[in-house]
Amino acid sequence: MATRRIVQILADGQPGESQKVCGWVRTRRDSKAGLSFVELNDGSCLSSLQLVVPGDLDGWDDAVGRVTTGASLRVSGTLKESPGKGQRVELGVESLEVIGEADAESYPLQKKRHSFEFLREIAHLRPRTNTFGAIARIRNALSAAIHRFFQDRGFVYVHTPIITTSDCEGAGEMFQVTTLDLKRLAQVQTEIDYGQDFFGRPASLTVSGQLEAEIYATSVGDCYTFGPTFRAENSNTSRHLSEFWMVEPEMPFYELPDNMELAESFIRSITAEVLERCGEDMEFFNKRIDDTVLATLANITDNEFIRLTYTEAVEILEGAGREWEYPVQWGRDLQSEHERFLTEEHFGQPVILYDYPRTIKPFYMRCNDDGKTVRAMDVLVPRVGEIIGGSQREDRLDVLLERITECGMEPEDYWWYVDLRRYGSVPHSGFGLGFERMVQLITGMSNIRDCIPFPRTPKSAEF
RNA sequence: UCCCCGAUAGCUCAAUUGGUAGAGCGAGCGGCUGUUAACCGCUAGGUUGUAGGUUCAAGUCCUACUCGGGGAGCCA
Repeated sequence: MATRRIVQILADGQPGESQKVCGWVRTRRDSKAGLSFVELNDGSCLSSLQLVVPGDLDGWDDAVGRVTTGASLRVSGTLKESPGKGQRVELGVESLEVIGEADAESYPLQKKRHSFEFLREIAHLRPRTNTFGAIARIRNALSAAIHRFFQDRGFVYVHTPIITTSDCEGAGEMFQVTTLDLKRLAQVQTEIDYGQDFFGRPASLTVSGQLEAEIYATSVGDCYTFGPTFRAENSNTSRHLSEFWMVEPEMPFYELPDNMELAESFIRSITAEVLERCGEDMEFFNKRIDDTVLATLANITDNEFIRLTYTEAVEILEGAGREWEYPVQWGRDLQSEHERFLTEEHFGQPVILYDYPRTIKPFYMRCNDDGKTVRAMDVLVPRVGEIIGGSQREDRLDVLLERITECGMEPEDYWWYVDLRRYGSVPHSGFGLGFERMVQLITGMSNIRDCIPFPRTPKSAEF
């Protein structure tokens, strides 16, 4: 008899059917009258299967003490309609094997609520909890939805490099990659000769696949990357990770309005798909984690995003009639408090801001004719803040060269990037979505460290 | 990196002006029950984050460090 996943049994198992299942014990409740109830979970869904073990089952007297929270079991029996409340069917156990024991004294997961801080310290066991099992399934469904969204539209999935030698991609501190013996070099105290290093020059982990994605956008057409990204910033917040996953589409012949259109339908579409595919898990998040999360997501799928320019946003903020901790002034970057006010209070829904001052944005964004702004856009959502950052790219050779110099960088370091403007240049655009921030938005989890299986943050890289 | 707060039993937290360390949950044992956040009783469990200092006496006061939380900056 083949083993079945619990999600299938709970969905369509019929009384009278013989079933074999494997999984991990969540709880056991004994009835000395001759029964034991065991909640068995196999991770296929949030719900557990209730096992009903008759007290006279062969070998049960010996096994019962080992059927503790966390132990793994293989059982077979007959499905029955459940006379109790809380489940449609239950499994009347006819044979039971304890595969792996879990010592009740030392097993860290107890039959009670744990804090997320504690569970983070046992990241190897936390996916066995309701919350982290659900997050794992949401991440999976969200990944699939992202690929489906782009694949349905003919986008090509491009694998951009993890290791890069562009030492300034414009997005912050980078992790150095080296095979040099730093311990020995420190002892001899010599000047470091990168010619001796693995790549013959300094190398780092990527902070963005955008520049390489532009190469493929201007050859195979609409494309996207979806991979790990690394930032060595000393950021200690609930919205930052040192290693995270980023989705970066890049489209030729797209101007900024096309880019905003795609970003909006992207967010709304993947949100709707996860809501549809992960109903039970989403009910759980709404009940146990954040009772506004389903309403927030419905607001996203049902309404068009607000669009306004940076300049209009500044006017709204100046006229808001409140004291800002940081003053609002055209030409300065908007602060967290400003962005939150716009998306959470003033509009109460996602907002796309565009046309930012060129002085606060990177070199590759296309300059507007006013000479003061660039075609940048940020998508802001309630609670999480900036979830997407993107722009139309500067496609004019002379302007790009000017901007590289203006930003204090060397055009020669970007010779291949500049070449894209020298040969067959086209207007093009793209954006980046922080995958874990999207998971945060969907689940209502307040800390991004709980939205990725093994979080890497400053001073923290266990597991 | 900056500001504020915290670290006490396996977990979540108490402990008056400095005076011998407590509860709930979990665990073990027993009782009861088609149970489902099960219920009732008993028992065990602690170098109070680390290193110094003040004091007759420190969980409590002081200093530094480590880690965690909230906020900020940087960003996705």
